[in-house]
Amino acid sequence: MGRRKAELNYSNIFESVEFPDAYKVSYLANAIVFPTYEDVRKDFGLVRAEYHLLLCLAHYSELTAQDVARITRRPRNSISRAVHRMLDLGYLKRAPDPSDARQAKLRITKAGKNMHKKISEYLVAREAEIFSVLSESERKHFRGLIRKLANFASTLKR
Amino acid sequence: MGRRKAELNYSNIFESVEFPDAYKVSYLANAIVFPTYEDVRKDFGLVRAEYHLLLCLAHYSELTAQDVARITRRPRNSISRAVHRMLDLGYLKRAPDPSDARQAKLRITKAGKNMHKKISEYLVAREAEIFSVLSESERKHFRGLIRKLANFASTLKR
DNA sequence: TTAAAGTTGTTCCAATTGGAACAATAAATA
DNA sequence: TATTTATTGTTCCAATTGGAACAACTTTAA
Repeated sequence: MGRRKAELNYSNIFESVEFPDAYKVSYLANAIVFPTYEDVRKDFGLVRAEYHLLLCLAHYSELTAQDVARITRRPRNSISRAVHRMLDLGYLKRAPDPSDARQAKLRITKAGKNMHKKISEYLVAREAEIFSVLSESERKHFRGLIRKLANFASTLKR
Repeated sequence: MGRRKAELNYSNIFESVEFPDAYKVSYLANAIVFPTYEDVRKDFGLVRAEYHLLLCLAHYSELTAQDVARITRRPRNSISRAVHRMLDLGYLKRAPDPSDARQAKLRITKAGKNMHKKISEYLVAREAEIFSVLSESERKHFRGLIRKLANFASTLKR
């Protein structure tokens, strides 16, 4: 019988780490959130800030770049870069704001909406997969709790 | 009376996004997890992979670089780089594994333990701050749910 | 009215990052 | 045994990233 090298199962430190809840949130981010951004980049050709633009402008009809930076908590220069690329790709339109020459109003185009729809479908499916491990009632509870946490996080200064 | 420009409150898309739970996990990661890594870098001079090494080796007395990559789901080359820097800083020791010449066993040093202690104290405080928005009972619930999710995530192929 | 302070979008730059490929070694298979 | 396949740690490289500084403009304060 083939002798196999003793294999210790170092799988995680979920239960021993000093800040188990925060660690698991971080772990989920590393295990799921980031790979998902990577999937979007590979499959749809958009980096995070570019996708965030679509997402925000699919839900608010008109925003400035700064608005998007605030909503998503991303740095302004990343959004700025993304705006140019999205304009080139035809996913966004931009019009100067007559009442404030510093800023410009962004809108999503038809092509942008289509792209957003495709990406959203992928992300909705991914969400369903991840949360399938929770029962209906657990998921409902989780929804309330994560909402509280996210709302609190959104009040933190940047 | 000073007339102020109408200010729309575009604060977030928590309730309108198509995948609200996943979005909020992602948002928490952006709002809290990543800034925290950034704080650790600024205050303690260690980047993410370097800190992950300390964290893992504070909880397992001996690991290979590959073990750490698996536990944290980080790419091997990032860990490899981090190992060298941590050896230079005197936070880790490394010894070849006699039974497998490909790999080396890593251990944390006394200095590494001290550094880990300092960083952990900071992160424990940060966790307390973030979760202070939940009641004791809510937090207990959240702990169970995030544990399920993290355990599930740890089974996903990489 | 003028000066100071703040805001927006942008460019530049340095640092971090992870994929790909590689050499050395070990394990599995024929 | 000999050959193929897998694993470990590493280097190289190209891309993404965000901080800092800046010009243009607006708002606030003097």
